[in-house]
Amino acid sequence: MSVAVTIRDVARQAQVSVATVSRALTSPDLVRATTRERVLAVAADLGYQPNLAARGLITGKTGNIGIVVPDLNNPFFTGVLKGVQNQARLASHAVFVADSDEDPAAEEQLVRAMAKQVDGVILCSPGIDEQQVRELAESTTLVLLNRRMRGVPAALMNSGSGLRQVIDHLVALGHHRIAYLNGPRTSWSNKERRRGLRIAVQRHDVDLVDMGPFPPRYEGGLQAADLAMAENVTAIVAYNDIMALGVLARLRDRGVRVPDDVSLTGFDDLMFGALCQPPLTTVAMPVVPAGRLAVDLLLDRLANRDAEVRQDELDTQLIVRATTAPPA
Amino acid sequence: MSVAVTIRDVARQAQVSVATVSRALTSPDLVRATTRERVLAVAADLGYQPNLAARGLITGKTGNIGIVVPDLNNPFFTGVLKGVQNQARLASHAVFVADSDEDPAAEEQLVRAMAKQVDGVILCSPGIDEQQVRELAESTTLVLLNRRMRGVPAALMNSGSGLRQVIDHLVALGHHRIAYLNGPRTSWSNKERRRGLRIAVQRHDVDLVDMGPFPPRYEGGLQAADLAMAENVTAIVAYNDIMALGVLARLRDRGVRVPDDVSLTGFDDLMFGALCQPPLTTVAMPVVPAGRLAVDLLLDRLANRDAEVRQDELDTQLIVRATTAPPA
DNA sequence: ATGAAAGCGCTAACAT
DNA sequence: ATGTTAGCGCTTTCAT
Repeated sequence: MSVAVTIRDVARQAQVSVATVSRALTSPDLVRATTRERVLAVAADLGYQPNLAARGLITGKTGNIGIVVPDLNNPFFTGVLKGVQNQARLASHAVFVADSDEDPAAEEQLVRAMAKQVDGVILCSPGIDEQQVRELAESTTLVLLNRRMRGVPAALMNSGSGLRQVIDHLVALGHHRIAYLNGPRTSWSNKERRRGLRIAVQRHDVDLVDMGPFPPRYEGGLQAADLAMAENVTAIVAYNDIMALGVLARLRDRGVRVPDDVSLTGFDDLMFGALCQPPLTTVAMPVVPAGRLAVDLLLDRLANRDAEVRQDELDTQLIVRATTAPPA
Repeated sequence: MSVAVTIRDVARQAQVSVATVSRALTSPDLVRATTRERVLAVAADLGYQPNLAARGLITGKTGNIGIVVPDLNNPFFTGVLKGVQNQARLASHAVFVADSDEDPAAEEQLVRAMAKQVDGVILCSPGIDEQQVRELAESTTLVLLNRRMRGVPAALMNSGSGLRQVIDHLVALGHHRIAYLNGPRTSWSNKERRRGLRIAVQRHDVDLVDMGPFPPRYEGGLQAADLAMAENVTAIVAYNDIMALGVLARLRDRGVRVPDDVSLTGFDDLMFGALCQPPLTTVAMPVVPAGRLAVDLLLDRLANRDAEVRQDELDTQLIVRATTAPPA
């Protein structure tokens, strides 16, 4: 067990008051160099680690940040978490993580539970409604990730642009009739993608077949594949990679060749999209940078509460692999 | 920002002392029912949330647990994290997470940094040596996951048994000459798998070609594939799924058919093993249950420091899919 | 059954 | 430059 060496042990051993020890550690310029060195030496010798909870009690800062994600099994969110974790470490902050299991009620409760122990919370792709998010923002410093809302700082990825790049790519290849397989209608991500879609479609005058919504999973793709083929499209744009993989599997089973008979794109650039056969054309989401950005936004806000609310958007990028080709 | 309602606000409003409020919340039997209800009502009304840091300062318990993993991008560890997170929530504990980026030095430092803020730490697949782990175990309550060490509680998965099941399966199909593609020589997981391998091999009298080590990644598989084929084996047992996927890709490029020309197995049962073509025969590791188990072990240990050190092992299970068949 | 008071480990005035 | 003191919000004796 921890030997529980406190600031007093250090003070005694170094022959100074606890205040001096505290200062030597947190505001080194306030103590004479020789004293400081002696204190620091003793602290190191004793293996003294300040009790952050006690410190936080008085400073009002915990040095912790929290992150709430819908699902830790989703590589999208663990990518974000990785970025958050990296950047937090650079700023000497520890991170609390909670998984809401896609349950909005849990989401709300988890943020509240964290609030007391952290300086702020990063809320990823929240399923709760705007009103609830605003209430949470009252109880703690909040930064949103992958959702935009007036007045709340947010780390965003421009998925609209990603989808525009997809359509541009398909049109350049010569496609005119394209299916879009919707994800959940209510999700902010799906709305953003459709927005990009609408813009691109207007620009190019292509036939868009707007299908779904489908579950944003492998099974959703299996189901969508046949429906899309019945629409005589030459290209299928799936809501995300996993759905695209389901489409790919179903098409293969039916003997439909990709990309010879039909082109297919995903979204997210999860690792296995590069490893499947044929490798998937998709859009890379900068999830790790987004996690880092969210930490920066949070720390900025903590440092300067009156600054303007930042909502920064990171670029997405089309990754052309082997599931797209000119139509037959 | 948090409205900072403290126990004193509740006390004043409920016309009792802070001590009574404290008791109403933590030892309800010590206060009269009517008083308790009044206090609780006021607390709820004011939206009072006890400051856990302050509570921890006096009780010596934080209500937090920590977990340190080598890589948050690895689905294996996020599965564990998911289990940890679930179980911790059931026990009303929050979880700190840290990612060491496979760096042993960081691993050690992260555990130490966490130690003060948590009741105990779950250390996953540590890369540090036994001596260092023991030192860490001095500074906090430690539970290992995916590594066994005398005297330290551990949540384990029987990967030896998994590999035995793989060999039994291959032998039953009629294979006699089998390659094993080693992961990192120093890793506990690889040692365990080889142990299972040795036992199975002795029992069946098969020719084992022990190859590697290879990087436990896709690239490792690409590299290993040609070497394995040069050994004239009829089956390849990869250290893990990702490596197996690399092997699969390389074999396909060379025109070697799986499983017709050669059988192939992975290990871990990551999602994309089921989605690739052909779907991968592999061994399922109970990562989520292992995470839960680790939390149980930790809480048990916290509750009863003198109890015997538990090292529980969960069963692994062969998942037969389509990359294994009788040899040509 | 309840209250008063001490103190967990620390920082921040306020002294000197 | 350093020490003294008063809390931060809470639990827990010890009284009553």
